[in-house]
Amino acid sequence: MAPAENQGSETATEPAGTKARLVDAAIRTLTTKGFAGTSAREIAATGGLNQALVFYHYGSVQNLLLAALDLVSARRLASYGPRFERAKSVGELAGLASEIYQEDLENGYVTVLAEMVAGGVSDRELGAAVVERIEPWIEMVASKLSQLTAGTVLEALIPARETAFAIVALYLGMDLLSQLDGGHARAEALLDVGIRNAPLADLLLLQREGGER
Amino acid sequence: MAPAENQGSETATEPAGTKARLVDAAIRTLTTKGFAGTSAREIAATGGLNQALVFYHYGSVQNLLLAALDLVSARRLASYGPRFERAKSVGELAGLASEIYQEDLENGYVTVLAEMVAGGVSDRELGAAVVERIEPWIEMVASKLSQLTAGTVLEALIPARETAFAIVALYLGMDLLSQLDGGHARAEALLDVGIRNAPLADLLLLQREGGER
DNA sequence: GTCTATACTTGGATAGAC
DNA sequence: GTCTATCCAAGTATAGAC
Repeated sequence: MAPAENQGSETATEPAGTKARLVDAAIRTLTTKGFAGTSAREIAATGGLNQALVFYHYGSVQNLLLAALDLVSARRLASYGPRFERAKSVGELAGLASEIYQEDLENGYVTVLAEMVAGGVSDRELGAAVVERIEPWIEMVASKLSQLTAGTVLEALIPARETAFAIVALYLGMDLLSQLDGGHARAEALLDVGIRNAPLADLLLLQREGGER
Repeated sequence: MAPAENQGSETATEPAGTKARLVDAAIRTLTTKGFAGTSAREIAATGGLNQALVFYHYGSVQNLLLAALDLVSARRLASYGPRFERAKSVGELAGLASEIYQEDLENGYVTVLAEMVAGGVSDRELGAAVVERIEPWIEMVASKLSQLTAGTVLEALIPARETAFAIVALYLGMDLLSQLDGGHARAEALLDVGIRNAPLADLLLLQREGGER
């Protein structure tokens, strides 16, 4: 039925292998044709491959799509993770968010996520799988938040878990709306507001609460 | 081809008329089966109607779906608009947002919007139509924001247009994520944080800028 | 592993009787 | 205005040759 997972070692290097070409084609199709337009036939056409290969290698279209989402997540994490971990202020984070948004736009990263969320909303089964893949991002933001606010006056004001959820929701909603109207000007304007106001937040973070040290 | 718009007067009263029953069935199908599961046949089954009626009355499924979104928007506006207009503080608005969210959950209002956004993301044509219907809500929030911040220190900090976009994006993203994982606990927790922090925002709004009056 | 061919299903949409 | 019947397109998925 399914092939033995992976014959060679697909290491970190991008190219090669039909399996890899399929995910790649899936990502490109998702960004150009949208979730509804991403059928096995369409993916195959995008990658110059045969439609039947989708089922041979992944069993179903949904599976391939999830594999595509996983790859995108991995790439994003590899590319942004370290920078994100290093960031020590809201200012840095706001700048990073803006950079990430630009990069995401160019690579179609968020587009893939947005399309999968869209697909997941209209299909319970897929939705559950998608949410599992978003969870880690919320965790990541939450831990950065509690690290930043620890011991400051903002600690009680902006609880890490809830705020992290809000930030991810905002990022996603922003991207979805941008995709709907085709333009990203509004999202960019919003990110600029964030950058302008970040120093203020950093000022608040300097206000340590009485006690400790 | 299409019937002469509307034979009787469908006033504000909910019931009756095949056309009305179709939109109603469409809304219910959207909330129970998701966008992908909302086909002409499925809608017809939900409403105990004949599938062909969808095309006779609305020309296409997409059209019916947009009519459903319009009805939901109108209902939301009628029900929340006045309360929203009256609100004079962030505290009131936060409370209202929370109430609205609850009401939306019970009536499936946001669900319809979320499903349509999901559908719109994966289909450019539909997307444009959906965005048109979201625009007024952004406007509404923006005008309330500038009314609230006028003359205060927050006026420059939180520009109305960008912030309104952010708020709508957040609300949408929050709902989409909630729908993905089936639970709404996180969204509710977030709304509570908003309510707890609103008084602080209202305090800031009391800080008037020098000059005027 | 990859191709062609094809079975099967679902959904949009229309024709034409009532 | 509503129903039955039906056409057609597109999609998933599989069988079987290469």
